[in-house]
Amino acid sequence: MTGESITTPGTATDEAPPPSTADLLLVAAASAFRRKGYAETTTRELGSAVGIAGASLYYHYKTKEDILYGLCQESLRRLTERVAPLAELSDSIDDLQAVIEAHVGTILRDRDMHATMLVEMRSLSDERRNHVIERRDSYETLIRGVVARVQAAGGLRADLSARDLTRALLSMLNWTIFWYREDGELTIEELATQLGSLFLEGAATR
Amino acid sequence: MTGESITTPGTATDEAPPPSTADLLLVAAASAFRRKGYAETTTRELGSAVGIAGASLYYHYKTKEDILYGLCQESLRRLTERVAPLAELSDSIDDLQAVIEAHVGTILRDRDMHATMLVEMRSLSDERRNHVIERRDSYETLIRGVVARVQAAGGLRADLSARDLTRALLSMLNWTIFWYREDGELTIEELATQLGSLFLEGAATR
DNA sequence: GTCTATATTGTGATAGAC
DNA sequence: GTCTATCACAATATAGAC
Repeated sequence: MTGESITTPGTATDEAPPPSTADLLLVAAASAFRRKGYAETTTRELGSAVGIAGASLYYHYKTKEDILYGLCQESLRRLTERVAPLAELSDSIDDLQAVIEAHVGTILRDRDMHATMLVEMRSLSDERRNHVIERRDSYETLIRGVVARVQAAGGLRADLSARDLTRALLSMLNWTIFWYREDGELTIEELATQLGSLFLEGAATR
Repeated sequence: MTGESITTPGTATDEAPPPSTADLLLVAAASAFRRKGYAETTTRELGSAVGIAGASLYYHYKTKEDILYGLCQESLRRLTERVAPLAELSDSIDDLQAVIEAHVGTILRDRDMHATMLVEMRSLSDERRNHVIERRDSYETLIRGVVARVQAAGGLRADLSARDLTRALLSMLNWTIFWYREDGELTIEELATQLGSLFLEGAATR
């Protein structure tokens, strides 16, 4: 897995290397797994999506499950990589808003991959699933740290625990993977701002 | 499908009829579909869960997909049945809070079934999936009606559309199917109250 | 690095006895 | 209503040629 190259190529710079077939397979798999589910997607479909035979996939990956596992790992690597710098030591409402926007932006910009991690995780072997769950829990702990510090600083209400606040927050943010459309009326940034504002200020008039 | 008998039997009254095998199969299927997914669950597992052979299931249902479809239909029937009476004509914050509690209570009390509807819907045939999506959209329209009326009455902020408010609300509520545990520290009622309060009043200190 | 051919296993569903 | 036996097919994965 060559790091960043899984992403859809942006505005190509001069020496952007062409994505490897292995990476193209990851992209195709994320798309198919999110739309149809892991078990419903055949290796032949995955191959066909990148222009090779189904069996040729086994030159790049040992098993179909390896692809799912790779996607889960990469999803959590990116989430942590992008959110952790913002989460460390942050303790203000504005810091939390930034974390919210980074989380939403990350999961929606590579929505196929992150949705696959969040919902197809269950198709992994026990050992691998436990490992992914551990990493996901670590990520949530990161967010809970921010929430707890803002709360300790008096910025968040104290009648709910940091754990409960964090769960409610991530619930609201994560379900967007099921309905957000790039071609809809909201950009990812607008949506993230909305959700942050709603979580912090609430929906009722003041 | 004999209506209420899908539910786990509560404190049995005197003349409670024993659940039919067909209904037991629905319960077992909801549980398995939520834990492992529709495609990953075999007809042999479903039979075994109720003490019959896999093939015997075909006496009660024509296809495996019929069971999934039945669950989706029943999920939406119950949601609508329980929420609609509260939603009609309601226009106050308290009405909305009641709707929130009814929605959360319904999906979490029969979590297997509602989770199956929400996430396994995609495994239905195009025609059936479209029908389920239609009913789900109707249900969301019901909720959006409440939101819009409370908003028009001045109870909800007007800088976001009723549609956006409703989506954010249902996002926060629905993701609970992934993490709520009966044996956890929150009862369903406590959680519903928390989420309602958070959505309406927000997480920030006032 | 990709192909075709195929081994192997598992699955949904049917037939017919009881 | 449930069983056993089985059909028909689809799927993952491997072998070996190119």
